[in-house]
Amino acid sequence: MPELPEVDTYRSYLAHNVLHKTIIGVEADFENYGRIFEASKLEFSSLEGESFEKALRYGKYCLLELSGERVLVLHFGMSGDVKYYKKGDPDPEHSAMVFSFQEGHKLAVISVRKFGKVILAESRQEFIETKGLGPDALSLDKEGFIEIMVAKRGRIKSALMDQTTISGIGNMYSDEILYHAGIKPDKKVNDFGKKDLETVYEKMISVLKTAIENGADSEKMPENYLIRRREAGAICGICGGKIKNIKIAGRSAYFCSKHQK
DNA sequence: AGTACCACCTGACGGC
DNA sequence: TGCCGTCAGGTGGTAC
Repeated sequence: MPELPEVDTYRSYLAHNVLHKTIIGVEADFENYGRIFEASKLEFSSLEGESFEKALRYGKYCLLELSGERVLVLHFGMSGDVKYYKKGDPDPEHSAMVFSFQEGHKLAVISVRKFGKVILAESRQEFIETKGLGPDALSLDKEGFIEIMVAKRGRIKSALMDQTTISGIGNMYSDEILYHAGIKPDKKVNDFGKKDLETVYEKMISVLKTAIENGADSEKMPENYLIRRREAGAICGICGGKIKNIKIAGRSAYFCSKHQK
């Protein structure tokens, strides 16, 4: 379920499969999935004859740049997926949108819980500005990160998850980052020193990169990652302490009660 | 500017 | 086997 690393695996899947292929059909199931579309049936149909030329990622969004000026933007909500398959094979379950390519394959945009979005934007920049997204977590340098965070109040976990502050981090990876940084998720950002922020930044980058390298597959992540044992009462893989679960801003936060302070 | 809560949906899982 | 409550890694809106 897609935070930045998962979306990056979708991006690379799309880059590998659907670029430079002429779109000859666009079917959007407005009857069942109307709420996820931010464009009309007619506007989607206007993609016929174009092709996807570039697959990019910004935060938790996947951007497919078209041969014309526009960009098709996918957001996966909590249950989205994409699948490339042979023409003639059945459409995957929960397909909200299906693109047909001239060369004989199809691309399905899948949405089980109907939480995602399919957006047709004028440009990458227009999209980012319209959504008010903060800088992508992986494009930030240390100075930029610190500058943004010193302006924040509230709790570190919430700050990391705020997409208008930094784009790409969700519930699970915010926990993972703070777990490696040794900082409790409910600690207030304004109590942080520069050193703490540097640590959070370094762990943010290393956790996200490690996750991408492992295809965002929790089973393949290093043994000492929280994701391998994300349940209350589990034993911490770093210090042997006990993993606890609390609610922060309505979200379920997991942390080690011993080494996170 | 934060936070707390509700809403949107479906599926998986545990308890009975 | 089935029914029921609860929970899930997403965002967006409200009211305080």
